[in-house]
Amino acid sequence: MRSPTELAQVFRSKQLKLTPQRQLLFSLLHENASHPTAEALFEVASKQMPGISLRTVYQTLGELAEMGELQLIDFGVGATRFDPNMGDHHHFVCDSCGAIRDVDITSAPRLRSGSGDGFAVEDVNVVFNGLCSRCNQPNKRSPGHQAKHKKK
Amino acid sequence: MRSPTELAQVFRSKQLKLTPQRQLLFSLLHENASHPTAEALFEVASKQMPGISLRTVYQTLGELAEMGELQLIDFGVGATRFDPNMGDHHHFVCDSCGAIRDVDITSAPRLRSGSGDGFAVEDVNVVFNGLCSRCNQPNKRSPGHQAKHKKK
DNA sequence: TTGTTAATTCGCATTACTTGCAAATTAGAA
DNA sequence: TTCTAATTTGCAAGTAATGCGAATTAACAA
Ligand SMILES: [Mn+2]
Ligand SMILES: [Mn+2]
Ligand SMILES: [Zn+2]
Ligand SMILES: [Zn+2]
Repeated sequence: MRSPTELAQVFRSKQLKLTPQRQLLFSLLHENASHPTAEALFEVASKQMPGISLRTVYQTLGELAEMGELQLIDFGVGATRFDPNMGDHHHFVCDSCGAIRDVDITSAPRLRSGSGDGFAVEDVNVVFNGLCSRCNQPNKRSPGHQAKHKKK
Repeated sequence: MRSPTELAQVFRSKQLKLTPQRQLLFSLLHENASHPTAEALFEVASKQMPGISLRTVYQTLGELAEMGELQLIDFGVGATRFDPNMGDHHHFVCDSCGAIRDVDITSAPRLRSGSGDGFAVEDVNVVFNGLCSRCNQPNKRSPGHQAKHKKK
């Protein structure tokens, strides 16, 4: 995802308004490697801007995704994750604590189009499931040090 | 997934009842490569057994998955798919018509555990998105020859 | 500044999918 | 045939996300 300043340019150039809500979300997403859910972003945003609507968070995230500024990732459990890292990478998901880490494409075999089966492959998504280093310690396994679902 | 007959053995040996509903679902799932949703199975099952409950379909599918007889696959769009093919394979999803095809692991680079990053990788899921051979024909593209969502 | 207006936000209803629960039913054993 | 624990069923409820209309507001012009 581009920087908040660059995004501001883009938005202006498309007669999209630079609302405080959008600016806040730009800054919260910038360089954010936590792969947050909409809800998670909403929680954080609400602290800086009480009254911001969850609907607006969804709205803005959807717009940014449509603009190619961030990707939506569905790991099949819980809510969709949002990732401002548009580089070619995959993901590791800890099944115990829910932590998500980037897996650089260079550390994984490169999967490309042309299966030769008539498919036109346009996207490849690789998800590694397992236990993160923290949860893999047999003794002090901590299945709750990251929230997997909504608590409330 | 094992054959209906073998499953019958397993169920008996665990004091699980061999109900007509279960037997029907066993047969509908056996050798089924369509990666159906619970709803889709329910539709088909209802023809042979009017009155069968969608709840029972979900219930039985969940049991079989827990027993390791089939896998649940969530492609991030629409409902969960069920796959009796427990072999090591991945999936191709047509973004136009929703068709799902198996991708044999031998035709894709083998991804294995031991990322060296402290992760204990226990499962790898690769999803190829794109256009199937049918939808890839520029002229007669048919975005609806397979149901992607519930119609009704 | 003030006014104008199209874009945006907000809140609520609604949808899609799935699970919880309890009453009614039934497979399998005795 | 009788008994009972397992199962099925229908419905309520939950989660995640979206549709929609009324209220608000950023951006631009006067
Ligand atoms: Mn990422
Ligand atoms: Mn498959
Ligand atoms: Zn972990
Ligand atoms: Zn297709």
